[in-house]
Amino acid sequence: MKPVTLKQIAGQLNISVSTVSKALKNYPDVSKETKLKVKELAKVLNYQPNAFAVNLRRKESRTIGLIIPEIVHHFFSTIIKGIVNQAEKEGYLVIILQSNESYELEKKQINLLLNQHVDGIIISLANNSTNFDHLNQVVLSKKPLVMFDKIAKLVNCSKVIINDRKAAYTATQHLIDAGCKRIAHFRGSLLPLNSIDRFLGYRKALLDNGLPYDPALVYISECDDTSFEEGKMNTRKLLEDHDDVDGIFISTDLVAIGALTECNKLGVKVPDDIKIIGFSNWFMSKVVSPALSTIDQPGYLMGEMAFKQLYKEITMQKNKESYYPEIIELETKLIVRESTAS
Amino acid sequence: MKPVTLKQIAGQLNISVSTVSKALKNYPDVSKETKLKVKELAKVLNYQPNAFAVNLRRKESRTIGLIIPEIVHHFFSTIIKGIVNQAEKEGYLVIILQSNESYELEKKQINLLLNQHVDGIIISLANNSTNFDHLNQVVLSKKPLVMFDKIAKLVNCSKVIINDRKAAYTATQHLIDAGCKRIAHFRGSLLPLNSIDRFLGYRKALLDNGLPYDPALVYISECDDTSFEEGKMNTRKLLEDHDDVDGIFISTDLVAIGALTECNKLGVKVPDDIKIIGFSNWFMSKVVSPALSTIDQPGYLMGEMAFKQLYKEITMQKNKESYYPEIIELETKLIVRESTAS
DNA sequence: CTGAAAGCGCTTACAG
DNA sequence: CTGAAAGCGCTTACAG
Repeated sequence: MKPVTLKQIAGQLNISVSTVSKALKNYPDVSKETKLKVKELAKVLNYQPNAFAVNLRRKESRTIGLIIPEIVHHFFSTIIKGIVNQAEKEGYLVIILQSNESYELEKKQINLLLNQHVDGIIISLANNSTNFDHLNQVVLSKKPLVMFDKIAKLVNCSKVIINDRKAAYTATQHLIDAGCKRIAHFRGSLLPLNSIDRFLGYRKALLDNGLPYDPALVYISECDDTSFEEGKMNTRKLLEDHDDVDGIFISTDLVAIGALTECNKLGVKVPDDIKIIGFSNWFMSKVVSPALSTIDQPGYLMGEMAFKQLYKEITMQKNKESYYPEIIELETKLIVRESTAS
Repeated sequence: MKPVTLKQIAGQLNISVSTVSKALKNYPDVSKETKLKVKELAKVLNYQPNAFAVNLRRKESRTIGLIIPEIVHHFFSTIIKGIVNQAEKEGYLVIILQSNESYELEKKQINLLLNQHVDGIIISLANNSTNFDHLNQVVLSKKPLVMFDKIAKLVNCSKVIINDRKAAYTATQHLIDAGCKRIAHFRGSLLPLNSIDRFLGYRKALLDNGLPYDPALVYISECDDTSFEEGKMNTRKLLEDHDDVDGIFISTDLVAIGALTECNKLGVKVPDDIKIIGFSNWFMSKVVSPALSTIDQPGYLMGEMAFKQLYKEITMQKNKESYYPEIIELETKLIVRESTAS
């Protein structure tokens, strides 16, 4: 019942623990005979090295930590999948933690991971994280750190991102090309960098096309979680206050689907009366009616790349090579569906 | 830069490592003075106990393993969230692994978790797992194990489930009450217990209501992942082969939404020509059009309960109390929306 | 009240 | 080719 140890194997074979250890790891200075005996018995007893002890010796855990604002979220779950799959390929395990968009929790979780001695940390920031001491502390302690999607420019670590500004520009330009003249924007939370960048892309597209930028058409979400309900509410307000609007660029698909649903309910025709484009390409977007145009954000790939970068840094660190943070920018793609047909 | 150890604290204060250790843990046999000094210095140096060493000594890791068939899945991600949140409350960390519906992978992952010495394992089975030796091995080694949703009756461990048969009966009865006379069933994969149970509930409802059971109306999925595309394909086949069908009970919302989409495309009116009910209450179901009737399956609660049960068993085990596996059955709820309106 | 000692299970530099 | 020894960082029973 008790797990088998090297000591037991050594005892049964009447040899030393060190020899058993070396035999199992194919050290060249152990006789073939001994190796054979040891390996056979290890198999019979189903010997599994005690990870705690190995970790303590090697000072590595082959475990990484992942902090995500919200697990139940199509984009994030795709990323989790990418990270977990890629990690498994290299024999790494992933501890997952959810910050719930809370800075306090995020900070606590970083500390938790740090004293669990994970070999590295991957994180996407909570919306209200504006102090980054906890992350700088990770960088300072030379523990590899990779941020993705919701990043902080001021933290000196590798980042896997998309070009939010450019993607938002493309989305807005698409609305303009489809004939929209007065375009609103639901930007989600105020703080996160990608909300800001998407907003800037939207505004730039308007100006580049000679359309006026009207701040009254930009809706900021009050609560921290950008939700379906918010999309419905904002749409109702928008339609009341600005009945001349003919297009909306919404920075999350979920909110965009809320908007669609509200339009359907109020009898406002999408795309005839108003065109809507979302952001992220959640699975849902192609099954709603009318199907939602959006910007595809490569979640799985983002997860894969985040782990690959982290792994590279962990390995270089172990070999005492020096490395510099890298910014990895992934391509997005405009997905045209019914909601912006002209 | 190097993590601070007890030894360093002891060195600086000129006292022994044991005293430092005891002081930090408030052992009653250490003087107030010493405690104060030690704690102060520990704080200044930002001392964090080395988890490896603590684990090795205590033979516990305060970490559990979670194996899930597929991460990108609304129901499962809700469960992950429930488990992770509940675990955090008790100071436990969760290692997440995805079996990808593969028995081979699942087996490997169990072994991985076992020699990581997690304190317990929570698992939902891969569809093609029919051999349960790897799980029985966990039970035999007295490592707490909890299964949820996709379980194996033959494994002697605690389980958190819903009553699939009853829920399927309710769904089918609802179609009958809405006037359906000839009801098809998309049952998903052949093997998993919940597919079987849902099928049995469907059949029983028909028979109890004096409707004939026609095996030709039951569609089994060929591939292992029950998908949107499958819903579309099956629906096309069904409409060609059986144009008298007026209701479908589909064992997953995702497939049901595929069916809805295909009906919309083919001009078949839901709910007028044909009524559709799904299973699981994915978020998507309320935003498609027509909104999908379904059975609500309490994912978050299921995750919470799974962890709570595991935690109970871990604790009892530690205290050398004996415990017996429990079956925890959670309530489901019929959600009536437009797709079955009469 | 304090500390020396043993030990958790492993790895590895060193001696023989 | 083999093994004794030291050590990773901690905890705890025991002696003083």
